[in-house]
Amino acid sequence: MTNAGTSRRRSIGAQRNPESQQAILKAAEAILMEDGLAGFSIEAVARRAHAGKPTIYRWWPSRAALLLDVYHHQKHVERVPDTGSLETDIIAFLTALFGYWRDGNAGAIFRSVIAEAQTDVKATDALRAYVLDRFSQSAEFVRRAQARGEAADWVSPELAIELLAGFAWNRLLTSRLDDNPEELQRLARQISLGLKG
Amino acid sequence: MTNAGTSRRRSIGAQRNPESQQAILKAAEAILMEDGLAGFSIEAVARRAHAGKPTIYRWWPSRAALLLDVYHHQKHVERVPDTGSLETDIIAFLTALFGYWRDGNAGAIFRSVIAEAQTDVKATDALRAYVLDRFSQSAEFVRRAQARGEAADWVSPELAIELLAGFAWNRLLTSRLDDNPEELQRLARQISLGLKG
Amino acid sequence: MTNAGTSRRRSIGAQRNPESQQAILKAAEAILMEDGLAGFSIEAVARRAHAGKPTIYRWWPSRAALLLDVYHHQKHVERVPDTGSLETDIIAFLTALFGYWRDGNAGAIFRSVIAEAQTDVKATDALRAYVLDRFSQSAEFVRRAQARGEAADWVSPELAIELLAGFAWNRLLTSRLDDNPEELQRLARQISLGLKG
Amino acid sequence: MTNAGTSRRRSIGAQRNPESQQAILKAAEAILMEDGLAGFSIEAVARRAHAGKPTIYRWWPSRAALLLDVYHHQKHVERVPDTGSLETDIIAFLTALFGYWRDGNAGAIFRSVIAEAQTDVKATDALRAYVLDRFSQSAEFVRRAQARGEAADWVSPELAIELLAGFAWNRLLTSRLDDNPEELQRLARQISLGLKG
DNA sequence: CCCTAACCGAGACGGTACGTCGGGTCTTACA
DNA sequence: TGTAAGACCCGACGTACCGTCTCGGTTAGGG
Repeated sequence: MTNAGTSRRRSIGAQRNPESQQAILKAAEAILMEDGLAGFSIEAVARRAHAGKPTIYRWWPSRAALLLDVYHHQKHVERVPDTGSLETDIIAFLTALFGYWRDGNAGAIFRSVIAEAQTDVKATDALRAYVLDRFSQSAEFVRRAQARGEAADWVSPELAIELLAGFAWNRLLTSRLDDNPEELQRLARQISLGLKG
Repeated sequence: MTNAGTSRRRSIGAQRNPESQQAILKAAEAILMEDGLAGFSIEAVARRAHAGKPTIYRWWPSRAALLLDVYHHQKHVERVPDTGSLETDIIAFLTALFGYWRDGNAGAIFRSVIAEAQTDVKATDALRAYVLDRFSQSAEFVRRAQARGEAADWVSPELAIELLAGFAWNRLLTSRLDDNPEELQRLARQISLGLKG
Repeated sequence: MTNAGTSRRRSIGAQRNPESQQAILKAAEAILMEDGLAGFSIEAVARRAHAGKPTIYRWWPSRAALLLDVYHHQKHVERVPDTGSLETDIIAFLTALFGYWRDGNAGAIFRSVIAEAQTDVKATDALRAYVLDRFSQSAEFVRRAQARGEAADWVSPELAIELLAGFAWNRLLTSRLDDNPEELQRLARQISLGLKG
Repeated sequence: MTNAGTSRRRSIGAQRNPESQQAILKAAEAILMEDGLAGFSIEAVARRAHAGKPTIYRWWPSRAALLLDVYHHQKHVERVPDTGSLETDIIAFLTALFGYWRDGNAGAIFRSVIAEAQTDVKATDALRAYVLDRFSQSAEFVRRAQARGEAADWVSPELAIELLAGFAWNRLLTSRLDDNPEELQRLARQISLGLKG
């Protein structure tokens, strides 16, 4: 970034200019933070990044693609807690996820990605692939609980995670991310012990 | 609907014309079914309903409002199963919900409502209010289980429903509504007995 | 023009707004004067007229159509001189035409129309129709000369005018409109007496 | 042209590659023939010629320059008839010019040059210089008529040619090049004998 | 005989304009 | 006052070219 802001970005030959790529992603993220999905247009991103629209379309075929790329460029939270106990792992998992979504831009961006996925089929596919991958990663802590003998053998770790994630998605999508430790605790207890407690 | 399609709808004086209202809702629903949220625009609805755009804006302040109204005009599924057993109630609840979303237009419409709620704050509020109401209604069958002594006193019926609903939302929003009875059964067992089984 | 410049132009119902039409034509003319054909774009006209592009496309199907309309809205010169003598009529005709093109915007606009007609077939057709009409009008003074017995019966008035107009076009299109009275006089003499004089 | 079409053209060192030059001119001409001025863009020429855009810009500073070069590379018609009689010389001159423009690509290309000259000042200058030169060359046959005593001494040969050329331009620019021998004959008679015939 | 300079094709860059679609507002003509 | 209709301004869409720039490779000619 030798001349950032001072001079125009130029072509660096018949190859992608990483400076432009970064500028576009940063601009897209900033717009998403400030104005939300409503203000997110290729036009606006190009304007803010001082990039030409064709430059964006050259590398991202659609709004959804750019959105997903922005999301993937976010710092990711650690989603595999390891507190030694299933119940506290569950609490840690949800607390971390809620915090990640609440504190930074990740929540707003992820909401946008989900919304876009309801319109754009390619975004749906990409989102599905992404979440399935995430689920199987996060399921690790449930598997560990099973290995410890803390969880029953017949439970599906992925299904358990999906339950937690679904709960979190619902809170995210209805703007109810406020942290309520008691509630999370109760939820963790319900899940680990079951309704029949 | 005396002359639907044959002659132009006109004003019926200083009051809302229910024919127009119906025509607009039907057109909106049809567009949502056929083209999804992507093709859903006030312009398109007006065109299809042979209505003027101001007529729509007069009665529905925004795209989100119309969308929600369309969703509310759908036939609703019975969400309070009563099979006599908690576990089968859970299965019945999810099976009914999945079927409702999968078989008719309700799923596509609800996806659109959720997507819209990520852009439009009023839609978010409306959606939140709607789901909280639904949750407390559906929680009835968990309360009944508690009354029967089948569920522990300390569980929160609303939280339990939220878990199930969140799971269902996730499946809906990632286009994974295919019914898998075994999976649902396992899920019901996990929830009722808990991971510690 | 009750509120020109002070407030936005609005729709006046389901009909063409003449204020918009005038604003667009004025803007188009101004751009043509200031920047020539090179700066003449629908985008620029819309910007300057504070009009939407669709408003322009609604009423003028193409750049060429707008250009021709601008030309037609120019004040027209009297092209049928009547000095009583063929030779001085010819001089008057050319002098008036040169002056018309040289002094106002008409020349620049007409050059643009001709240029556009080399690209756009509809503009070619419109231009041809226009010039044929003009030629037959202007031919009147030659016909009068024939009536007076000053011109031979076998001459074609239209062909004579075409000769004069072609000469003028050539001068216009190569930026040689500077008035040279002697030259025009000689030309008039050549045409009226013939090369064999 | 040892390997035209089979292998890529490369640099031949620090000097202009005549193969590239030829390929560009041929491509430009072909585009002008097939799509007219509307399809004529540097981009299209480069694509068709398998040339880099900078190669074109290196040698032709503007679209107009390339256009003029294409025109100059056309075979030129003989414009100095010598039938022994002024009247038939005029007919021969116009017949040859019309045929030249009508039969090959020269007409379309010259129309493009004229159009371009209405936008680009350098093209205007080049065109003016070109036509003045042409006029003085073509004026030769009128001078010969004067020498034979067939034309009056006071007539200006250049002005006479300009009259004929202007007539031809007008026909070219309004797509009216269809040959009409009778009309040309009448025109020749009018010019040689004068309107007062 | 190597080095430098200029050329070559290729294609990315920041931009402008294209012609279209939809947004939300406004007015008319009619009931 | 409500309705169908449709014009208004605005702004975004995705595409085509603009003229510039850099790249990697090539070849000729001077040192």
